[in-house]
Amino acid sequence: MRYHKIPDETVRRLPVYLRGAMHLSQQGLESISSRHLADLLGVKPWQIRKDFSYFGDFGTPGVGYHLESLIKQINKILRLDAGQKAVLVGVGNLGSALLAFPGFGMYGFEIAAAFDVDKRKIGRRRGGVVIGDIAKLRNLRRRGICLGIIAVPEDTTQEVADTLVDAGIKGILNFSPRYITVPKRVKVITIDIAMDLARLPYYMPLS
Amino acid sequence: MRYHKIPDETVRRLPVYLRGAMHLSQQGLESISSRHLADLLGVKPWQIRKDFSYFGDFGTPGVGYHLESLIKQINKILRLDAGQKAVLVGVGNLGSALLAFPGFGMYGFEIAAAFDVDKRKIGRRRGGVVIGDIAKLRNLRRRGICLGIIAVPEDTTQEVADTLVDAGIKGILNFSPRYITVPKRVKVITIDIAMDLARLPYYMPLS
DNA sequence: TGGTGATTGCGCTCACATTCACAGACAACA
DNA sequence: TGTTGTCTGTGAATGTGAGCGCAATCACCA
Repeated sequence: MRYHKIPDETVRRLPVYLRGAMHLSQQGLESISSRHLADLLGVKPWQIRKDFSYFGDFGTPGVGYHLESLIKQINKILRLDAGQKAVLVGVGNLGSALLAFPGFGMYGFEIAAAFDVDKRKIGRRRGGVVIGDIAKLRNLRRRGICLGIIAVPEDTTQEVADTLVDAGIKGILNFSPRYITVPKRVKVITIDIAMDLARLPYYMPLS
Repeated sequence: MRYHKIPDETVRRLPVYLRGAMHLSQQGLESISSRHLADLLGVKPWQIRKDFSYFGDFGTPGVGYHLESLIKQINKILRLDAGQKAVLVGVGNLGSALLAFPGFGMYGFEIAAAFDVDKRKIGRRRGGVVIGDIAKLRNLRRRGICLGIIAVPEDTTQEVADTLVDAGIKGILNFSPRYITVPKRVKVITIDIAMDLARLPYYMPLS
């Protein structure tokens, strides 16, 4: 299957596997079988094997997957080995939480810049970066920043997205519930917290 | 198709449609066609029509969907019409942002209680609720709280989940990256912010 | 009341993803 | 070195959702 197109769902699961692998590696383990990794992550073993099989031979029959090389491989596939830099736009409640969020580091991410419209926030230091004026958001390309995180109110989302695209951003993580239009070359992933909560009651037993 | 099982993907999209419908309704519109709604939300028209067709006749040929009744119907399907109450566990950076988050209200959600382990936070008021001691998290059932939101550090997630289940919670929105084990009757939706960001570089053009 | 234009509802088909089962590969050990 | 048990890799089967086209339906208007 080495020459197939990788299913989107597989790509979506790769970070899950990566996290599990790093977790086990930190505990001093050398290798892990698909069955044990599956138990840890709450997925099925054959799902893991199938997913990995798209990229070639990761594992050793009779033993399992060597954690160190597995981590290295997934990092390479997801292009996390380069140490991606991100820019945050909107330092409100959510934005501040994201700046303080420790989880980005484990994937090699760094929030290298933050911007806001609020004059009172501009110039202040928050989570290691100085908040800049959103009007001066430019030349991110020169600083090697390719990712944008949008955490602004709903009505300015599109405007911010346009600015980010102009500044050379190639991928956007959008926390605003509004659909944004960008050139096809730019990938957008939207996280809508309220919407995820909204489908929870549907699945809950009636009483 | 009225007697079919509803696809999960359709349920996932219903909140999107609901938000779009509410947005348009607030602008004074009466009806919307699938084509226009699709343009607004960035989906395909036939996707909307198919999704709605699972639930019976929502629309009127030649006109479109009547917004007011559409909103009422989706709210009923997702059981949002009852006004769901949620409990937040973990009032750190993310938890605080969630308490201040205005987006829950539009779906009829209310964060009716918040808990933390930190003695310094307990007793304080944050976003309209008094932060309680997590050790005393009980009898949520009596207060009509069915939803739990977990925003605690990774290593205490399972413990908190168990506590919530014991307290009668029927659905959990989990912001921790760890897989949690719960009885089958409890529905868990996990939002892993770092993981969503982690698959972004894969899709970005190489240069 | 009958014609017209717009839009829905839905069966059909295709593409993609999950699940399964098993051949082949490897480690361990006698 | 032969044997045994374990685990991977993957083709084939099954399940699920997206895409599409069109008949049926309705508002509108002369």
